[in-house]
Amino acid sequence: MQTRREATREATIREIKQTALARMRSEGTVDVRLSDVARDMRMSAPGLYRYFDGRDGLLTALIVDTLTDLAVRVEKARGALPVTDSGGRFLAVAQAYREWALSDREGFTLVFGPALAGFSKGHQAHADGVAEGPDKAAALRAMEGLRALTREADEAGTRRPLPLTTLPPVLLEAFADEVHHGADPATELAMCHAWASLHGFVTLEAYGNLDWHGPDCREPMFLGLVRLLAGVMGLPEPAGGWPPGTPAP
Amino acid sequence: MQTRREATREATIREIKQTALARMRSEGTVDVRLSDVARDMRMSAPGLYRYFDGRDGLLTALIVDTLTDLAVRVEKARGALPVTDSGGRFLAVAQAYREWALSDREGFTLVFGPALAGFSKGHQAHADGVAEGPDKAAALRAMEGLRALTREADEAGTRRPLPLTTLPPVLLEAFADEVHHGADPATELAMCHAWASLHGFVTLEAYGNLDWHGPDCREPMFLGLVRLLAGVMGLPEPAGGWPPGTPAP
DNA sequence: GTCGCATTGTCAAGAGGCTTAACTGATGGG
DNA sequence: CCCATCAGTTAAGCCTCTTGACAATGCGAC
Repeated sequence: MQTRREATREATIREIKQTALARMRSEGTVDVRLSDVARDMRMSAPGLYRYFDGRDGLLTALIVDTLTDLAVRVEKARGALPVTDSGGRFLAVAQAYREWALSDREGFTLVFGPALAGFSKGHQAHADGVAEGPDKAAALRAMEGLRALTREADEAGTRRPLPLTTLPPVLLEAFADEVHHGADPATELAMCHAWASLHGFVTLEAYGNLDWHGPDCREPMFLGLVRLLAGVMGLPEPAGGWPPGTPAP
Repeated sequence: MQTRREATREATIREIKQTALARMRSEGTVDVRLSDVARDMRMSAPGLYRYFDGRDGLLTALIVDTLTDLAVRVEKARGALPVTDSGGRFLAVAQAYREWALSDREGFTLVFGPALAGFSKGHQAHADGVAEGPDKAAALRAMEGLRALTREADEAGTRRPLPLTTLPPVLLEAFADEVHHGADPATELAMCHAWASLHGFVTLEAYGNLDWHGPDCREPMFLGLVRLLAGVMGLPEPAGGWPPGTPAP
């Protein structure tokens, strides 16, 4: 049983985070001022220090939240389809990732943008779930999702084995270490390519770099990429077929 | 003929930019303090205002420089090979982009990172060559490079026509407008995919998200992606063949 | 019912950054 | 040789984040 104090405290923490996110959204930047957040809550800035370890602490908490949200979305998307439908699962995961990025640009920027620039001065986002910077954590999670996907597909026998391509020795060696449970080198390479491609597309789209085509184009373009990548990874067509309007490779 | 004053002024401007870049490199962050740059030059901070419009002005100048560098590199890479070698040109452009990103992470972050977060408060990097934010300019430039590539390849008759894939009407419409000089819709789509994939790979690599494989892996992995994409775009094998160690798709 | 104490919040103040204003010294062109 | 222009400095203002001292609140125990 949680005491009344703890309850109100948690509510306040939620309110602070919500307020910060709202400000980011309205100002279109992640660079939010602690004093502004405080004023929005009719509070003084030092008061926030009762709840977060300063500005960096607040931002870190937001990053962790966003990352958790991503993990939940991807997990849910993958779990919603049967293991045998590996093509469908890949599509679902890709869509979940894209929708996460588009659903709030600020969260996406928080995770991928500032980790790069160092979001203020100290930048120690080494909190729960954030290993060596938030982007790294997100990256690991995403890649792990792909690994699980192909592994399960292989176990279920629903993946066409990749044609034996000639890999240079350095890759054969690197992909043979203990990290890669059972995936053959060609698959590992294909996953990296798929992952990079999806990430690149979503990044460009999230920051408006695909805007010259109408807004209705981006979804079919994305689907076309997913379909292309599914082929590269040896995944079968989704059980429900590709969504209407998916370009064929 | 430029007067002596102008010469020393330009030298100072160069020195300021160099100093700022050096600090970024040594501190591993783009968030550099104006006062530190000044101190490194044995100068007081306000003195810098004779040369740049404050901190944002300095950062903007650095972004423009970096962007120019990118353009030059890509241009040079493409121009170094004959028009007929469209596969080789694609490889060269892709490698130039990657090398640019890896050659200084700070510049890359400057262009792609802060545009996202708003690099301080005002963030008006709308200077020469920076259209609606540096990332947009970089994006346009990169995409334009791909367009030129396929256009020239088509004119030279060195590109295998893309298999007629079924595109949804919305894409057919969107890719038919005046922006796309002569590229068929399937090609346009393939270029977007290629561009997104390259950008994604380079981004992941530049920020260390491909580090779990040894450092010697990343080049062949990249080459494999380029080769894959060349196939998707209907480009022929480079005249000199793929570099040794390039995985076949 | 009331006391004690943890919690929450405010105010005041310091530190450190950017930026402007006023001022001084140097320099190079005429 | 002169003086207008430029380069650079100091002083000061402003705005943040952050800390510390202090007040008020209210929960829970006695």
